Parts: sequence; C-alpha cells; structure tokens
Amino acid sequence: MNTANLLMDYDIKPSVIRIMIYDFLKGTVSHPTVDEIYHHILSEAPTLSKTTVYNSVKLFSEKGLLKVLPIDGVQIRYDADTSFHGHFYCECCRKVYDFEPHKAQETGLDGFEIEHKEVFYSGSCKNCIKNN
Amino acid sequence: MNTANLLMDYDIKPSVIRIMIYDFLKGTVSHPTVDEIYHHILSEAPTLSKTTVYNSVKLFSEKGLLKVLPIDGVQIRYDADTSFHGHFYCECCRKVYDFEPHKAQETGLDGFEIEHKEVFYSGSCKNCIKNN
DNA sequence: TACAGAGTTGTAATGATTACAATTTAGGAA
DNA sequence: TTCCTAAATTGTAATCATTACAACTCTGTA
Repeated sequence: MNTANLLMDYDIKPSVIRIMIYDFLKGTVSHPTVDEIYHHILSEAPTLSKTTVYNSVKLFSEKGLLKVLPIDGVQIRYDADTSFHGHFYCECCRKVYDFEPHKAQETGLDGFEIEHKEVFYSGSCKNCIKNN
Repeated sequence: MNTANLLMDYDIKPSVIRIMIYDFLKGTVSHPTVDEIYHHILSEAPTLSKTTVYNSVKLFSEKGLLKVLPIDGVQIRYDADTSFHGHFYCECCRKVYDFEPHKAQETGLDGFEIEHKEVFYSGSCKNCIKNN
C-alpha cells in the first residue's frame, strides 16, 4: 500500500511532509530521534521546521502508526514497525537493535552482552478505568 | 542488613544523605522521580540540593543498586527493587505498577487495559565488544 | 592544628520538548 | 477564477529535566 493511503487509513491527512517523514521512518531500522528525522528530511524540504517533525511524530503515535521508544532517558526514538518485538540499546555505540523476545532464547542477540532487561507495558490501570 | 552496610557492599560510602535517599527509595513502591525524592528528603534535610539527589541516584545506578526507568520520556524514575519484574505505566494517572512478566499470563495486571507492550534490553552489542 | 579528599551545595548552561502566534497551503463554494 | 476556511507548517520563545562546574563543608588522619 502506498503511504498516502496508509496514512488515510489511520485518519491522518497525507500531506507531502508527513509522507516524507513516514517513508523515512519506514525505510530505516535505526529508530531515529526527532533530530535525526529533521536533518534527514531537511535536504529534500529545505524549509522544514523541527516543530513540524514533533507535530507529525506526535500525531502518528497518537493514531497508532508509530511506536514511541523512551529508551535512554535523553531523546525519544520512533519506530515505524508496530509489531511486537524487543529493542536492544547498546550503551556503547547507542544503536538500537530489534530482537525477538518471545522465544525461550532471544533471537537476534547472539554475541551481545545483555546487562539490563526491562519490560514496560502501558495503558490504563484498574482505578482509572473504574473512575471513567 | 542495614543501609550503611548495604551501600558499603556496593562500594558506596554511606553518607547520611545517601542513606536517606536509599531508604526512601527502598520504602516506596511508587518509583519516584528525582524531583519527588528531593521534595521528600527536603523535610528531613533542609539544606539538600537537587544536584545531590542527581549525583546520588547516578552513583547508585552505576553501582547496580538502582534500576533506571525512562518510562514516559519526560522524567526518569528509579526503582530500588533490582530483581527482574515488569513495569506498567498508567497513562491516565501516571502511576507505575510492578507486575510479573514471566508467566504465560502476566500476574498483577488483572483489570488493567494494556495498550502498549515494550521490551527493552541494554548492554553492549557484538560490534562494540569486538572493538574493545 | 593543618591538611586532603570526598560529599554537598548553588548557579549557570545545555538540550529536548512544548506553547503559541503568524504564515502558508490546499480544497471547496460561489 | 477568486474567495474563504480550516488545517498544515513555520519560527520564536518558554519550559523543564538534567548536567557542568566551581565553591564550600565535612570527616578523618597525621
């Protein structure tokens, strides 16, 4: 499916800039930050504002089109692959790798040194559901 | 074990303030932010500086005494329970709950509405290990 | 008492993110 | 086409968590 139709499926008006941002995210495995998205798109859209990037990724994630990865506590990263998978953050080179966490043995992390494991879920807790 | 000895076991000089900070973290299940730690300890130690809290939690986490939880991308939270367990972030009330992720069915989240699941590991990747 | 090192403090700087008002763009109606 | 309206985009300023850094304080020891 082309990106314009995909965005419309998610109730997002497919402007040129939004398509460029989404295509960049979809075509990379590096889980970019806003700053990286901004600098990449800037070469094709010289008048791009960083605010537009923030607006777009916020809209995309609200509509469920992006995963938000607050991995290192400094910059938020974004992932266009919304299927369930794990993320490995290398504290040395700061790259983020995908892996498959559901097996008994993780696949995709052979030779990696895992120092910390975190499982984060989010949503609404019982109390908040009751009070709404 | 008392806190002073515990800190020494982790190679941390047990100053009064460090003991107060660790005891507060150990005695709560709320996974506090630096700001929350600061305001809580301030009533007992009126000259406390927020920089000291930052220094202390940084030292503790480097020594492996605290888990760092960059859950919401805004403020980092800290957890004195370093055993493996999952964290559920309620996007409504912003509380963080512990749960047990290793069973087929998560325990501790009955009645909760899980909207997002993230699995984050960190450490050193294969390339960085090879180059060191 | 004097000294050294670590702990603590306060201020200033950094940097990601957000708020907001102004400007531009796109698309429909007259 | 021209006008109009709403949404998209832009740029600047503000916010806020975190870090850098230099000054000060405390503790223990010779």
